[in-house]
Amino acid sequence: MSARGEKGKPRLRAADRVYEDIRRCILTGKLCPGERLTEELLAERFGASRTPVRSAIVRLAGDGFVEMTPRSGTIVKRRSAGEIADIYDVRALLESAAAGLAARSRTDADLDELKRLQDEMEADFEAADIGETENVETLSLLNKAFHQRILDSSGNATLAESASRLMDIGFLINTYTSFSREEIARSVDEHRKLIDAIRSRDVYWAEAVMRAHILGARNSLASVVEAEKCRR
Amino acid sequence: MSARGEKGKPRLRAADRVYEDIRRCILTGKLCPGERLTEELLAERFGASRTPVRSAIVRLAGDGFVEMTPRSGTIVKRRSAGEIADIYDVRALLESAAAGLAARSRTDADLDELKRLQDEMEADFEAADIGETENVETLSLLNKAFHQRILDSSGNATLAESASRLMDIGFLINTYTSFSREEIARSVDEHRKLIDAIRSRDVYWAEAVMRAHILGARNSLASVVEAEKCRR
DNA sequence: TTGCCCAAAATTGTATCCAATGAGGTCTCG
DNA sequence: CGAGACCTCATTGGATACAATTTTGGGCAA
Repeated sequence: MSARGEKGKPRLRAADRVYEDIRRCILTGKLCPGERLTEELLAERFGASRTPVRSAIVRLAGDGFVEMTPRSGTIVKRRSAGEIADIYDVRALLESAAAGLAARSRTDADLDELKRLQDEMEADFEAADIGETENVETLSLLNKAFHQRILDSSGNATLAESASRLMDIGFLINTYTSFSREEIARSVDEHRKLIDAIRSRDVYWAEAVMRAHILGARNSLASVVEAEKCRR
Repeated sequence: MSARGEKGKPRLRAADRVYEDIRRCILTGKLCPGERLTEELLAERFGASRTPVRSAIVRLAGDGFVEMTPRSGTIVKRRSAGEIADIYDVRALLESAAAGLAARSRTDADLDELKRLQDEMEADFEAADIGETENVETLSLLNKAFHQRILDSSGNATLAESASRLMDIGFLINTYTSFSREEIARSVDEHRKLIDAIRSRDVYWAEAVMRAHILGARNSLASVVEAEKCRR
């Protein structure tokens, strides 16, 4: 048996590196929606040939991060405010179900991990200066890890993957910079309620809290997007 | 503006052809779960070089049809009975929501198209000899088109795409050969109920019927899978 | 016989080369 | 001065050559 995604240093493929790099650039806003991705440029930028870059682009297109039009080129996918709202609606549907399942079948380890992530988030939030991109990024990552852990605790891998995919698309990290400290505080508080519900195995409460959490985020984001419109 | 998936004969790419071909082979059972896909073999089989084949494989991996392990190879993804049940659970969640939305906001054109598909299905079902793979395939395709149309009528493209992805994975066409004439009749009947609900704009009825329809299919399929176990 | 090790063959991953096509600029004509 | 056609060029798509790694088969020893 060989290494399969473990940390056993299986010498990462260039295609994987490039995939991660481009993805990161999109998530952090270094590549903006509508911006064109030329294979040769990316190849040069990331120190690889066009072959792994192409592979990465195909994967990113499958993930919904970019849009390939057959013989024309690839751009970072634009998303309207409506589309983003739709994504959050589906997330609410999937993640509230997952929260309910997690409340039903969680283990102690699940709960401990959620608490750990929550503590870390709170610590970072207290210390953080919102507006510093660094902090925003770690906060965003912790938030994603928290949600992901609940998904994984649901015991339905398909549910987890479907929701995770949407989470990735919606989580443009730089978006977070536009959230007020107040909104983030509310989010952190809702996470605490979520942990309560899951600890006490209250299925319907967990579902309700998660739904409210995500739909609340949707509305905050909607106003942010509306305010920013499309810059650059 | 250029052609993008329209019928304008934009000279399909080899990568797309190969993608469709492999996908079809998996769906129809010509490629079995666990079977290894070697690039050179596929290239020879479909009359292309390894480049478009690789591209197709990467896409298929993103879709969840195959599993690539980094320097080892690619196999058609195996799915346990539990995983298939999970997929159907998520489908029930997403598609019942979609059916509700469709009931709320359907147009007359949506309804006509659903009726048309339903008529075609019924005609095919009456005439068909279940067991003939040809008929099973067209029936399966019509079924998929029916569900897809409801998803599209929901007005939430993300919801439609998420559910569609799962539908594709679950719809191994050859699976249908194992369904009894009785079970298919039930399915057709449920479709009619669904049309009724959507026509009368009864949101909750549409949701309930869709949920029952999909969970019923899940249970039928579960017993089939259990019976077959893994052959070959 | 069983287990291990090494070598060769098969297969994946990457780079580069060539062909084809769409995009953009320019020139001409109205 | 503007619009349209044509031409050039940048970029994508595909093929092939090469490198690296994994698998597999055989041989050897316990």
